[in-house]
Amino acid sequence: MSKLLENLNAEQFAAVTLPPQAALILAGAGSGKTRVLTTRIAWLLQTGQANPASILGVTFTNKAAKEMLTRLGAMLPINTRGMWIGTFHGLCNRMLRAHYREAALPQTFQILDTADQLAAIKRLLKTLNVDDEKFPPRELQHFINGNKEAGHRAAQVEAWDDYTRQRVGLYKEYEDQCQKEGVVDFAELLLRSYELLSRHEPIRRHYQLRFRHILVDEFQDTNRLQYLWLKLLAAHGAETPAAVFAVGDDDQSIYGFRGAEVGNMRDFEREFGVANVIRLEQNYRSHGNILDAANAIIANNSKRLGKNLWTDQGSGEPIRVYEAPGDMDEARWIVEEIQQLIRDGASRSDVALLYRSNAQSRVLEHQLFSSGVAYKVYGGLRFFERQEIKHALAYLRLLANPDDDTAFLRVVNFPTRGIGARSLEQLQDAARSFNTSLYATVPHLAGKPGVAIGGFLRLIEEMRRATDGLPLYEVVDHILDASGLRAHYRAEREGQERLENLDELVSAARYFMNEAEQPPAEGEEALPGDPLSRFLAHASLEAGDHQAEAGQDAVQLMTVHAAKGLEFDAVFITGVEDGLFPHEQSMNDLASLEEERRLMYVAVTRARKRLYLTLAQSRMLHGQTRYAMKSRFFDEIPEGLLKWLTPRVQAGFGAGAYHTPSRNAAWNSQHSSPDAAKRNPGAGAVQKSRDLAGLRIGQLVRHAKFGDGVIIAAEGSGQDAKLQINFGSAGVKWLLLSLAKLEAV
DNA sequence: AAGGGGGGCCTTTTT
DNA sequence: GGCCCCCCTT
Repeated sequence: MSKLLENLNAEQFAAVTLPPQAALILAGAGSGKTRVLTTRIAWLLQTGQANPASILGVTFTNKAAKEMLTRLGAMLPINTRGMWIGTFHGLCNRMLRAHYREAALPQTFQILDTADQLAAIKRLLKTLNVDDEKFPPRELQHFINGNKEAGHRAAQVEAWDDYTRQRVGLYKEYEDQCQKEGVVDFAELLLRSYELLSRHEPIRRHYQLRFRHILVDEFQDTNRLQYLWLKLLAAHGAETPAAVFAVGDDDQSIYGFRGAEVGNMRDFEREFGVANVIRLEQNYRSHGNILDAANAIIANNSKRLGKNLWTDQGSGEPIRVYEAPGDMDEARWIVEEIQQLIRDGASRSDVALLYRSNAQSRVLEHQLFSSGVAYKVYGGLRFFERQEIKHALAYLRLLANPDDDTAFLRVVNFPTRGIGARSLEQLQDAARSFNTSLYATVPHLAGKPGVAIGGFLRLIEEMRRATDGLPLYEVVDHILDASGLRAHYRAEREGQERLENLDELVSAARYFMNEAEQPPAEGEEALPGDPLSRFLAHASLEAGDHQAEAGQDAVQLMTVHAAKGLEFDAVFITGVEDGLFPHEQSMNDLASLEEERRLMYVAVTRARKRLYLTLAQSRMLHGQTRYAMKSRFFDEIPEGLLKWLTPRVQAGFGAGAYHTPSRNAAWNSQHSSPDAAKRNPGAGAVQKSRDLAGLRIGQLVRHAKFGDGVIIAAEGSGQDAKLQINFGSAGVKWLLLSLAKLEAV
């Protein structure tokens, strides 16, 4: 056991060995959070304070859950299967499958992912003849999910105005539709599980008695409902509550926009009477200058629980800043710099390009591509979200649950079998009057439309008969042919990749049965549900990696959000401009600006050795060139930590103070770059234009009243010239050059 | 039923 | 600028 605790620092040690009471671990970036969490579990088990079955480990992502299991497996020669470790949604799914009757769900209930949910809402609006201009489906989806995540059923939503009352009505209709079809969306998994526990005392007691240790990762990301769920499971307020060990970092809370409540951390501390708040502040990832910058930035936020990262690794290099005239120049410079890093011995996968919004990746990709630098973009469609996969899954869903109208409509005419919109409309009308699912309505349908659709029904029934008793992967393989999906994509010119993905789905099913789901060992509870339903749940809950081809040596491109939890030797944070980062839609109220600041904090703390902040004076955005000033976050970093690689005037001084534009020391600091001088692009001298008394578009100017701004457009020339200037918070103004006393900065 | 054209929109995203 | 969605045409 001593071996387990070896090499923990004092705070980590204290956290791991806390008595079994409510505890809050404030784990800074790179402070060994996952290690503490897993070591805690291992320690509880090894000291006999807990047995595997009494442990509940909750994470947000499947990746985190898997990592926890893997690390535990490496620490202890124990069977991890007795523990419940998984995501909130995965655990709720498991619970609902085990108690589907009490939860009032069919045994084979299906899970709607976000896209399925949106489709279901659109369909609902259509059947109810509701104007989707007045109730945009996406907005309604947001409304429904927001309410569910706050723990409110339609009946509990307070509606003060007519519009809200109408939306609540639609929420109710949506609930009914899902119930009728036997499907649940993501938020429903949580809410239904919460209601199951609160309404069925024996079930609640069972789990409360069982899970004596509840460990929660990324606690700052929990929403209200998740917090209530934990509180219920932990038997909060009872004589013998479970020990909740919550790990999180309020400074890294970047999912407020989707319902995360940082306030849960404070509530937890107060409501659970947390006696032990432990701060993990020693950072094992980044050099000192990087941490100093991160600390300085986040210090501007209010209502923090308080934390200051430190390292014993030394201060390292300054933070390099490059300001380019345009986004293309920014990308070009970054790629040249990356090539230099690679020449100096860095490997491509040690380098990350981070951006605030996905749209920024295009220019970077273009530049990387034309320079022949291998790169990999994170984001975009995942395996189980691909069109052909969703089609195949829809057939499987119909096998498992014929009442799933979403699945029915998805494939009733795909591949096309002559079932048009009109016959479907008739079917939907009939289904509404019979109050049955589409599938169940077909036999009631007399006459013409019934003929073609009847053929579809027979196809599904034939599939069901032919696959009865087959192992899962053969079921999948069979429906791919029987449905005509394979034939369809074979005939499509660009269908090759889709065919391969369909084959991959068969492999995924085989893998799922063999590896992911080993049969329970002796004495272990079996996972509830039939294999097909379990596989379909798996497909919804774990849509797969964002991009395969891992391991390849490529520069990593992703949003700052996607970078959370990752680390790289060299990090470029790009587009560090006001309006982009902080994003313009989040600059104007304190709460969202603070979330932007936390996002910057996350971005900065991804870097181990070297950090670059780059920006462009102008960039193509929404189809037009836009001009911006450097991000306000620059002002929050001590000047001494920054090294401007482009000429820059110190604010408040008229002249000079240019920083060296030369190349910096080489990656491993053995030698400096030989072509340094010739690659200095001399930013700022690029856009020569009409005579504007020495001013040019894109230039930074100072106005006595409005402060600093950027010239974004001009009309006329000479002393008649009118200039449009973006003064940031002071607004965008048209000024007459002859009147406005402008000073070039 | 499929493809083209036009209009509106535009952070961040896991489950 | 580009994507998605809708509608219109064929």
